[in-house]
Amino acid sequence: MKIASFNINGIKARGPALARWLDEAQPDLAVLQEIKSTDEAFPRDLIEERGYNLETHGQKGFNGVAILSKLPLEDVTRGLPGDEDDTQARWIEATVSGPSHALRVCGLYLPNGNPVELDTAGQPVSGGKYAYKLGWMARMEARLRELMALEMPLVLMGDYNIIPQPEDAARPEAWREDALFRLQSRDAFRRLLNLGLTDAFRARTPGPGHYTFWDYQARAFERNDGIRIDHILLNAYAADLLQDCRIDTDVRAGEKPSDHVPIWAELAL
DNA sequence: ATGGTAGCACGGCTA
Repeated sequence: MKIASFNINGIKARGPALARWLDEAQPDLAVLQEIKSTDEAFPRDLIEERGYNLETHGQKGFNGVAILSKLPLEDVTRGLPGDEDDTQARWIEATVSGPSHALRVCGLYLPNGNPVELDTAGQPVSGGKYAYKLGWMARMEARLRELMALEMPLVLMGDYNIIPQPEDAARPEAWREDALFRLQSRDAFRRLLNLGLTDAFRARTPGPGHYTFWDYQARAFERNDGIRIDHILLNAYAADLLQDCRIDTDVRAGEKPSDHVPIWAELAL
């Protein structure tokens, strides 16, 4: 079963590029981020006419996530638990039942967190974007602890807005104080991994130069000035089924591309 | 230090 994650940066602008990728890559299941659309305005036909079931969790103008799957999507939930006042659409879950295993899937769009605002003691300013990012990650950790108790294959994939290691950026020094790379962010990401998750891409491909995002500006893609921030994380049940994991870098060279490219994994289920 | 690009939606925020 081929599963994938793709930050499309706006479904209204990305229809042709998304259709091209679906037809070429033929994922069995995919999570999308930054659909930047309400559920009502989402062009469902584009997905459904290709044989996918579709569940969206949208929001007007910003954010928004979705899951599409050839298999039925069961037990769908929307929103990250832990804050009733959080109106940002960044989390969706569903279960698919493969021939030999069921798989719980979380699609996520983790907050960017910039600009980083710190008080005189160096703590994130309450109400600021960086505090929101760290608070969201703490809520994700709490939800992950619940999901780990299910004792079934689990995948959490999406745009994490986290550069895990220096080798995951072409110019790590340029990101040192950025919300995507500063130590507090990477510590929070490592706390997720330390609950027992495997970074599917790094399980198969070591070394620098592998990125999932390149800025639209300054010919960043042509210079391979990128960062690896879209991740597929697996619990041990799912990691034991991992057969392959790759980044579809070529998608960035297509017509009217997203600033992210898809990442996918093949699982034996 | 600034400006460079893109999406949504049509002004300004987000990235």
